[in-house]
Amino acid sequence: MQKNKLPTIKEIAKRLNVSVSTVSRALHGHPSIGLVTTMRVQKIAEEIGYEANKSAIHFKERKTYTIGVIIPNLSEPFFSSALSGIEDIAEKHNYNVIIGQSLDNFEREKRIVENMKDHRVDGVLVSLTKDTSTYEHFENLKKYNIPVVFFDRVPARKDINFVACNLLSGMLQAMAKLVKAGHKRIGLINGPAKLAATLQRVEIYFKCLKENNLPIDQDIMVSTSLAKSDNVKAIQKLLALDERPTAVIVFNDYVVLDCIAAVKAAGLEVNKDISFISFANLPIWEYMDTLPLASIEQFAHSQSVIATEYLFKMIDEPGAGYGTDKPYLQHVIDSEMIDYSL
Amino acid sequence: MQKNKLPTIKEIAKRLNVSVSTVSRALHGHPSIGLVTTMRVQKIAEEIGYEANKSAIHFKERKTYTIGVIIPNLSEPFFSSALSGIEDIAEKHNYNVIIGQSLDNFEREKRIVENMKDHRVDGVLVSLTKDTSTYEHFENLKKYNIPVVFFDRVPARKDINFVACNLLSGMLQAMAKLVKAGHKRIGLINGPAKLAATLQRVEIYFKCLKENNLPIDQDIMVSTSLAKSDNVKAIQKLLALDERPTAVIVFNDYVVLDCIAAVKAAGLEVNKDISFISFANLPIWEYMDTLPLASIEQFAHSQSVIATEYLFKMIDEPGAGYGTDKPYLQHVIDSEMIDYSL
DNA sequence: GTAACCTATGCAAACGTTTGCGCAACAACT
DNA sequence: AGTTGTTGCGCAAACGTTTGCATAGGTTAC
Repeated sequence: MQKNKLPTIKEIAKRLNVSVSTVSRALHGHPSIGLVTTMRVQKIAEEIGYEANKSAIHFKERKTYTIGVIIPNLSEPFFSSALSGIEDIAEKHNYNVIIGQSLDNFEREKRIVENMKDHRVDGVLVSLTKDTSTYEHFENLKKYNIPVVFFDRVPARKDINFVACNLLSGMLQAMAKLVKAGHKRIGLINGPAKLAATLQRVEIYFKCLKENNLPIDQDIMVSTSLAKSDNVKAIQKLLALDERPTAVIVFNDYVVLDCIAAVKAAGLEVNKDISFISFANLPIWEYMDTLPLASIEQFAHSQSVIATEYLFKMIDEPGAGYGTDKPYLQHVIDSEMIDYSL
Repeated sequence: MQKNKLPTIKEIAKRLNVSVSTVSRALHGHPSIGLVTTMRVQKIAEEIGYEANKSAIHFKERKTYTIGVIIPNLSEPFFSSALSGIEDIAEKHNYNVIIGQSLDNFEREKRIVENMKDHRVDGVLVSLTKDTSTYEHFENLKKYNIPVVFFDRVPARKDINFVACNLLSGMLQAMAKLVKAGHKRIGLINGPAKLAATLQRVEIYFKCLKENNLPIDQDIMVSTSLAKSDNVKAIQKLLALDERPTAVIVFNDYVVLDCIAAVKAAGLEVNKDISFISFANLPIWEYMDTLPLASIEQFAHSQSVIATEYLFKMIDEPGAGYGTDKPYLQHVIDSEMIDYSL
């Protein structure tokens, strides 16, 4: 029971006194093998419980039928949801998924890329670390003909394949809603400067203000490191203003959670004294009694599904998406405001 | 750049006019190879960017340095947290992790096991589907010498390796707290009958009642399918009783969320008219203003870490944990009540 | 001077599978 | 009878690496 070797194609060949090539072909239903032989082979294979050794095939075919996924953190619902989507598509293609959590650590990201290359994955999906600003480790994969598709947290360059989410669309919806409700002073609580997401938010914030003919006012723009205490400080700063904003765009739902608590602590009322719009559309809002006016959904699942489909396109049609003759595979999903006030 | 073959050991051998075996040994620092040769080989290897083809090695060594993880659902924080723990340990052992979501579907679970076997993973970690009641698909892995360790949702049998969580300890703490606070009628909102977790809870519920000399009262025991509407019905049923319970043990935190909403809707006050104790210790409580008295933590991360260490023990010492001469690897972690009222 | 022993290297098999090519045997045409 | 075609199968190479065994040349020991 221990080291009893698994049945191989040779075993079958020996039993039937045919060659291994015949067996191999018979098992694949190759037309050049006679019907009787094919049947006999398949019967024996069944009997002794033969199963092809995938390792051998991977080795020979130089494919592993495995894709690698590199994400910052599995514990964020956004990414676990994305991973779910990836797994769904991979399964349809009979592929396996191996994962690596970068934990938002650039060095780890590099190590994981190395590891995936060692493992000869057939493709890689990546959502970047917040510190990633060089991309040699990914470029390196080209040497091994390992295609890469980025999603959500993507490099700021054009010569790549990616799927990302356009925050502007959702934000425009949100801003329209605020303006319609009469808000004229709309603040911003942004994230740490080094995050790409932070830059994005300030850009669309400005665009939205402009679109609605509202002035830019540095006083009502603050930022947080995303630490709880810092989140509280940020909202307190806004609340302390002589002329405080009546609505605030907030970096994400987690920050809003702290803001809401702080507003209550200050004896003010959310959605009356001050309203919030945020990003993420966390499922927990369903259970909260105090929630932002709306949150902007970035469709983790859809993003990852499309990214995975792109990846398989590149795997299946070598050359696709390498920007040589074929164009890069790029897609931007519109974000959407989810209105909680309905 | 496209199909340029990767450098192999042969390549190096040719360049140096030595045999491949010499190269192989030199690269491993084998003592029987002369110092100069070793150096020359390593230098060339470096130069041409040689990297061992892991697929070839996996094939030859009959190992893939990959473990498989089968869990019901990545989107549950419990499991994504568990997966995090698994990945941590796997990384320490230089192993990869491939995942499979059973989506609580028994047939999918079987398919995933098949797939992992095909992929020749070196071991498997499993948390069962709620419908899993037969285990042939796992037993089958023994033929392939693929060790299996179960965690959290484990089979109800003794001849396995597992890590699980003992709900009783946390529950005793909780019950003690309730009794101390003067509660005498302590109800139960349990899950669907077919879940192992449901049976567990009713057992420990009875034990705890007995321990505290409280009577069993079928009237204050209800159950829910875990659907939102059903959760609400369950709590409403209790609230409607002439002599309603003053405290309720609830299947998990998600159910409590609905219960809290229903209590409020009924014009009653949580923690005054009725108190809750639950399971899961979800992180979101931190942000809620109305929360249960306490929730029982089941330590997903610790469970998975220990389970993974067991798995590596089995991988590294063939025979370990197979219950032959060596004992099964089994561990039970005590759950712990996390007191939110402090 | 020859037996015994290192040292450094090469040979070849093995892991399991796929596949291009070749070659029988037989059938079907001229 | 000779050519051509078809059918069914085997041979052997190839994928990249590791490793037991053999061996050549050199040293030491008696």
